[in-house]
Amino acid sequence: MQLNRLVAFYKTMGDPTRIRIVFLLAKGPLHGQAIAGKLGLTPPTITHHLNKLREINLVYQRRDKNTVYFYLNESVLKHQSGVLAKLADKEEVKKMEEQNSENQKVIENFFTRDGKLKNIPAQRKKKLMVFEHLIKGLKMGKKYEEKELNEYIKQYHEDYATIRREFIINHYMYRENGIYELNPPEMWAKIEG
Amino acid sequence: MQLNRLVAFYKTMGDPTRIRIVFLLAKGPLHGQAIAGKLGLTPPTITHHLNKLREINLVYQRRDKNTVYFYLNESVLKHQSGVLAKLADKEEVKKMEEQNSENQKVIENFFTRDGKLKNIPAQRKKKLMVFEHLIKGLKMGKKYEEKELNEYIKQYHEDYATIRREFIINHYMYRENGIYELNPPEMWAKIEG
DNA sequence: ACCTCATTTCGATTATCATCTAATTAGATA
DNA sequence: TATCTAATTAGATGATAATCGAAATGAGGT
Repeated sequence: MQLNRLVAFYKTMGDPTRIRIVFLLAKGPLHGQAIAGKLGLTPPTITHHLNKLREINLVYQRRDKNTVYFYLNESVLKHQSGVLAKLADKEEVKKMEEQNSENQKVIENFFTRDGKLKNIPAQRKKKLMVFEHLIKGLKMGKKYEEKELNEYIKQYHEDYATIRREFIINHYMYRENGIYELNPPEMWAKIEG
Repeated sequence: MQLNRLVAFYKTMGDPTRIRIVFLLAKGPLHGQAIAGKLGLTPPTITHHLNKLREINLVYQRRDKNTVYFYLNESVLKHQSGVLAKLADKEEVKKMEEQNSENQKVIENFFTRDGKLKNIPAQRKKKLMVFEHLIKGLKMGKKYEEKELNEYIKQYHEDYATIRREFIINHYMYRENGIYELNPPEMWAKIEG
């Protein structure tokens, strides 16, 4: 669970204009000037807020001729609201704690003291924990050349090709024209409790 | 649905320190210095954040000798997270829209053009809509003398005693030593769709 | 009454950010 | 190519807010 992303989500939603935009888009897509009109604000201001909303993956856009339509990404909305809601439930909190300590044990087992990966776990659950640990050093939104990504992985383990492939298979990253980028956490392979 | 409260909730949670405090309190109550210690911050900073969290009703406190223990208010957490989550669901959005327009019609029917309440609706659902409209002019967190509250209600309807009593019955407000104060919306009588 | 400890208030500092106007980009159409 | 429209960028301004050290408060215990 990435604290930064959660904070970014809440910080972004903590603005009346952006909340109103989200409410508007919940009813269906709109283009920029329509939003500006309904909210009584200027287009630059709307662009500014849509950028913020895009940063947290909450809106995406599609172009039709000259006008750009903005869409709400419902799955992100549901997922991020859910994280805090779970804290209201003692059972869920206990689960999260257990998962955290279990996680930590696995990491300690599979990494040497100076941070190298000893070997790739065979068990799926542990393997995913290891991958989630590895990608913590990658930046969201940054585009990586294949070579650059290989170098990054190599600092943990020599078999960078296998690990790089696993990143794709398990949807931690996606590739486009030989360029790699992190997916948002909602898309990652899930470690079921 | 109060936009301001929702924004205040998200704005308050959009800070790493406060999120971390909420995560800590989710595991159980803590006193101030314990929080400061765990987060590596000074007591004044913790006080500052706890004030913010109290403003949105997310924490409350209890004193034991010299030390103050802070508790998480789980129901508020669950409720506020839920509002945005509903926007991810087309069905829910439709419900909200219908409710809004229905609401507006009732208000138009029971109020004169210059804002007076014609009469108190007999039907429970409509009655609650009217009450929710009336309390919009009251400030959250403000303490009202009974006389002051009567005066406020009188600007809408002469039978202030009945309405004031209804405010209490339906948990829009509570009374303590003759002083009245608004409850948080989570406690209000619900208008079931 | 005095002393101690936890918390809160005050004031200052620094950083972030919402909004606007003016200027620029980018597509589409004529 | 010239022109229209929608969107974005740049720069400025004003407001809000996170954090800290120092001082003040307040409740117990000696």
